[in-house]
Amino acid sequence: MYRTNTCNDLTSKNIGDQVILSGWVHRRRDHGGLIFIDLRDRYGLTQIVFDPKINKAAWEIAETIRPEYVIKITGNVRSRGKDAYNPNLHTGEIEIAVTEISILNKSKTPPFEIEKEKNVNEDLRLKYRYLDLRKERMQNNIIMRHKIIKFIRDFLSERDFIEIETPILIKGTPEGAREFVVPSRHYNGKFYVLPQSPQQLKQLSMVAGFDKYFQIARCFRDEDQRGDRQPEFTQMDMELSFATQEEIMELNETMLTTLIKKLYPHKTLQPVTRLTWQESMDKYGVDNPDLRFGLEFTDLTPDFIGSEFKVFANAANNNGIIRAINIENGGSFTRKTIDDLTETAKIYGAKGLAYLIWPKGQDIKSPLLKFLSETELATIKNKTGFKEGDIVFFGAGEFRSVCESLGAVRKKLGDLLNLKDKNTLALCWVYDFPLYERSKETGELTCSHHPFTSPKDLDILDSDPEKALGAQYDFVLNGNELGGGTLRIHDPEIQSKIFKILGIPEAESKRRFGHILEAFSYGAPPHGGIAWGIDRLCMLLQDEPNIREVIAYPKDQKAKDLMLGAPDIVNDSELNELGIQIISE
RNA sequence: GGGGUGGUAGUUCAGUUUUGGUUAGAACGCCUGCCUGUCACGCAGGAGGUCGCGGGUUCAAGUCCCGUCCAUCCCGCCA
Repeated sequence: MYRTNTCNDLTSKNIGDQVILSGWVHRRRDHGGLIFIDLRDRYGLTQIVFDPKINKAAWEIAETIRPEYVIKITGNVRSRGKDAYNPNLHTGEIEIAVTEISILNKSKTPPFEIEKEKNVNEDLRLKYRYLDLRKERMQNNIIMRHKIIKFIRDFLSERDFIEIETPILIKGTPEGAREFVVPSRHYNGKFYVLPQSPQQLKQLSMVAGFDKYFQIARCFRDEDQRGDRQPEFTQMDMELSFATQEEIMELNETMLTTLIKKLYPHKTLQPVTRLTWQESMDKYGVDNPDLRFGLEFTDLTPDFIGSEFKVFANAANNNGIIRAINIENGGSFTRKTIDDLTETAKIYGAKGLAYLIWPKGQDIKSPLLKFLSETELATIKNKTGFKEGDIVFFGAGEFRSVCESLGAVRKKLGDLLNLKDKNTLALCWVYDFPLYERSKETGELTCSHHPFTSPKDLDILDSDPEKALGAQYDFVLNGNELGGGTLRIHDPEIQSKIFKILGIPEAESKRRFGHILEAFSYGAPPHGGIAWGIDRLCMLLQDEPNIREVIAYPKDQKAKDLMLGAPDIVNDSELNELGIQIISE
């Protein structure tokens, strides 16, 4: 028998019991006479004591023990004595007086210290992930991730959803993200691809009559990495038939808020808000606003039509926009802070960042003050609330670039002013997205989501496609897109029309999506769904800076698995079978 | 693909500009010894370095110059 209890079980109730514990040596404190060891397993720590008077042989073995050794001990639970309680441990009132010990396995000195929460180079952590995962923080992340996923499975199962596993080897849809490709041995020169999401398969499941589907699904995208991106990641994928947008939003909102209340009761959950895409862009410049803080934009476009100030007048007269953001008490901003914010605006394509600063007890200072008329200044004060002690920033120009740059400035201000409270969760829906957008490079119409999104404005689809809205809804948590969903097109005729507007020839749409179009001709029910990024959700709830911290075995920033050494070469005979020749390395 | 920052002991970092100059430091970890109430135990001692790599300037390079590799953050990309 290896253990009668875990290292987090025993309390003063167990005093006098004889117990067996197994675990890792967390720390050893050798007092010459007495030796204390903190024994660790995933449940917690228990202090064990070696006393030469109790068992000289065991005490001698304890002298040779090093961190991360795996040991099994037998001993008696006893009180530490009131003065020696450790209130930080669940087992802090007791200790085990060891009568027997056996070393189950030795350990080399680890490449980094397991018991310290200090930053270690991530490459090293990933190479020795099995050691990294021994850390309390990582164990907690992985356990909480399990609880989150279990909650979702239970919640949806109780509501008649069924989980359907969809295949990993599928057919490519050459649009969207770059796909991972898997060569076929039976059909040389042909390839499977790994799914970017189960999108098509879940829609086909609706045609099959499984009206409430979900899946904790692995998805694959061969794009460059980011803090919140991995080549493979996990989605909570959901699809419903005969459900309205309102019903889908309601269900998801309930699921997430209930999850948070149950698993993260210490967090403050703000009331869930809803914004149309247009509202969100107008107020925050982004479609994933962080609503933990205000700093909303003010629209000044109509006030500068025909103004003397050319930069603003040009924007106002040429279909552009002028937005302002006033920061109360921002009058104390330093030159450097303003420069940093200007840099931020520039990254997103702004030429600069205009501002008026009004330090307490001084006059308004600004390079653009001399261009503004009395009336215009008064309007700015009136509309934005700009007053003594404040600073107001402006963005003027084309809609998209003003939104992007000023939106980034607002986000940065949230950091600078410490407005992003980790324990506050602000959930919101952003809906009524434009169905299409113009590509920046080619000027062509592209889908803002995917070509199966149901249009809301059928009548203006042909005449003014850029104004047409789609039944798309994004779920946003603290400024991160947590999930996105749409109602789908279930009418093959409307679907063909969409392909036509996108300029996809019939032959091509047939090759790419023929199977879906055919399926829809056999009685597809109205349906829609949503997918959440599980990794991102875990990251946000666990207050982690990136999703690698909540994934047990992640790839590094260059999509390598440093622990296993993947990707790797395969031998020539395998390549031959696949009909593949390596041209360059 | 573009830009910023970084690479010094097992680990995390200082030292690199203003000023190139003796034997490259600290903390933690590791090893040895002492220590019977610690819990980040304590005390004493010790080992441990191709200063990412290659080239150059110089009497002299961790420090200056060029190249290169790697890491990291941001942009592009991510229907």
